[in-house]
Amino acid sequence: MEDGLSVGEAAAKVGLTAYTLRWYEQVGLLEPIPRDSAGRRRYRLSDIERLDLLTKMRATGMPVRDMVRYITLVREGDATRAERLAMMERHRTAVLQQIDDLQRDLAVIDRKIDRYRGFEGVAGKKAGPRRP
Amino acid sequence: MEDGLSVGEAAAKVGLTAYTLRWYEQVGLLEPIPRDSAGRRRYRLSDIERLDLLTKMRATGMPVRDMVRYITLVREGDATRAERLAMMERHRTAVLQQIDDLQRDLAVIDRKIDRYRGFEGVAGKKAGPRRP
DNA sequence: GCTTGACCTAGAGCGCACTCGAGCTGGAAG
DNA sequence: CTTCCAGCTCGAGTGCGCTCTAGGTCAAGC
Repeated sequence: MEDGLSVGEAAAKVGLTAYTLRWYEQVGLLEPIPRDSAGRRRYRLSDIERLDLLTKMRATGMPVRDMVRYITLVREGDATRAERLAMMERHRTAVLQQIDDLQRDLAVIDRKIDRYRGFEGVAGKKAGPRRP
Repeated sequence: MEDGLSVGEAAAKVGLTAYTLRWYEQVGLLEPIPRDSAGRRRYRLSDIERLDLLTKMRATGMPVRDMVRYITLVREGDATRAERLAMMERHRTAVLQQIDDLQRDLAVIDRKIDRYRGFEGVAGKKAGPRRP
């Protein structure tokens, strides 16, 4: 039991694939992951924590490009805190917007469902125009 | 002023591009759009209405493949009402789940923002481990 | 009558975010 | 020892949902 998780374990833990984890590292979302004596990656807690945040950012629709930008800022140190905060605040707003849009669009779907249910079991509408 | 909208007008109205409208027709999301004397598409109200629904379905994350399936059912007539209803209900559930997930993930982003704000203007943390 | 601009078709191309194939290595279990 | 599995690298491939190019037609405005 060495310390840290293998790529497979880490992948399982954060809900991504091993492929994706290696790719995230390659594109600069993760720091180069330390290797064991055989050259295999060992993910530390800090790597997993970063991944936890990254997955939330992705899941809320942040493009990988922007996440890379964010991580670049992280690497640049404290001087970029304000910019990172701003990024996150902008993203937060975008997510709220997204939720709002979803709710609005869902209302349309709901009305459609109501209409389907309203006609359920009713005979009529033989040759009337079919509404999607 | 002929009746119906040109592809450009229809696109503008539903918030898609003319390219996309033609492509939607090609993949079977729209019925073949009637043409004017010069062979140009004229979108009727019913086409626009269908597009309005389709855009909501897309915007809530339904894959085009499923939308095509849905429209196929529409074309098959009343016999498929139940299946269409079921599709919509399943999709509705998926959207609710999506909103839920977004809210959960947003909470993580929010905590991150709080931490950034908590340290705002504070000097310390010279050489401490940088947290993303 | 000419130009302009929107439209037409068929098919190619693109951006994104992974995902996988091929060929190899190395530690662990029977 | 051999078999096996997980991991390694590099580069290519995939699926989705558009988006654009090329080469042409047509009708309206100057």
